[in-house]
Amino acid sequence: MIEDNNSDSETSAGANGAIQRVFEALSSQPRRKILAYLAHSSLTAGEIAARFDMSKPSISQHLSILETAGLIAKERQGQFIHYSLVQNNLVNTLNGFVQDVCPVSRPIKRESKELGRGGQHKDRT
Amino acid sequence: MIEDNNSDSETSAGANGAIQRVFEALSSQPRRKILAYLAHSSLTAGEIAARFDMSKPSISQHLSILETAGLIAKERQGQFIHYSLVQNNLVNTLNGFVQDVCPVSRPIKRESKELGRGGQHKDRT
DNA sequence: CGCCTATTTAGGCAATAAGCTAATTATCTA
DNA sequence: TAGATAATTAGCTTATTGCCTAAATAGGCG
Repeated sequence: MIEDNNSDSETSAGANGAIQRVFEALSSQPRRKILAYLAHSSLTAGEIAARFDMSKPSISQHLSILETAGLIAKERQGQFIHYSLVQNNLVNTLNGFVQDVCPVSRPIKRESKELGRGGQHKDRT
Repeated sequence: MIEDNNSDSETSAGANGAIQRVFEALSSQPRRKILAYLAHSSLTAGEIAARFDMSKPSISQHLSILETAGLIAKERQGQFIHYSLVQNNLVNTLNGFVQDVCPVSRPIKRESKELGRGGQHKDRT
């Protein structure tokens, strides 16, 4: 584990842990996929698990990580637990990070334009 | 427990690997910090290493991961190797992901318009 | 209550990631 | 060419992640 003195570009030490948790949560494809599903509509843990070729406990663990990162929220309804997206956290964090890496000198809007005329991007179109 | 191939939300096999590499690269604080430094100005590997309390080989490894993810680029100048940010990839990928997970809204919304990347998203609530 | 379903917790194992030191490659300079 | 400096590659160790199965917890229902 690194003892990073200088912290991130962000400030408050508290935020660092949060940011770390968010990025770590996003580093897994199953978890990103869960987020994508939840972007659609809220789902129970079981419904989510049913969409993956993975055991329920594993999915439960992923859900836990996403929740700890503040990206999703759960609410019990009877025997079911419904999970839903917490959009602000995701967007705020990612956006905050992008702002950080692309300082004012290069507003994000400008990026879009450049992107529009297709610079070099992977095959993600 | 149903199947499920591995399609991410997007599904162009190539893009998955690229996206995975980007998110994985971003999941490390030292690497995010490197990106933040490079957002400010290009630096040599040594200059970057000097900003961390970590061995040069370790930094070199981080740089390699960032480069493989397409987030930074290197250029040799004599004995030095200068690293610089490749902004489009970062923004493109993060933005693409946000588009996928979050319906159109939030600050980033502007991007979507300009990007106008044909939607291969699933749905938008 | 007793049983069934939904979900999480516990414990274990294999694969991966992150760090280090030592050695190698590349380039400059005398 | 020899020697110095910049950076990477190799090899190793330790910590973490991700997945699984089995067991436990919580709620619903006859």
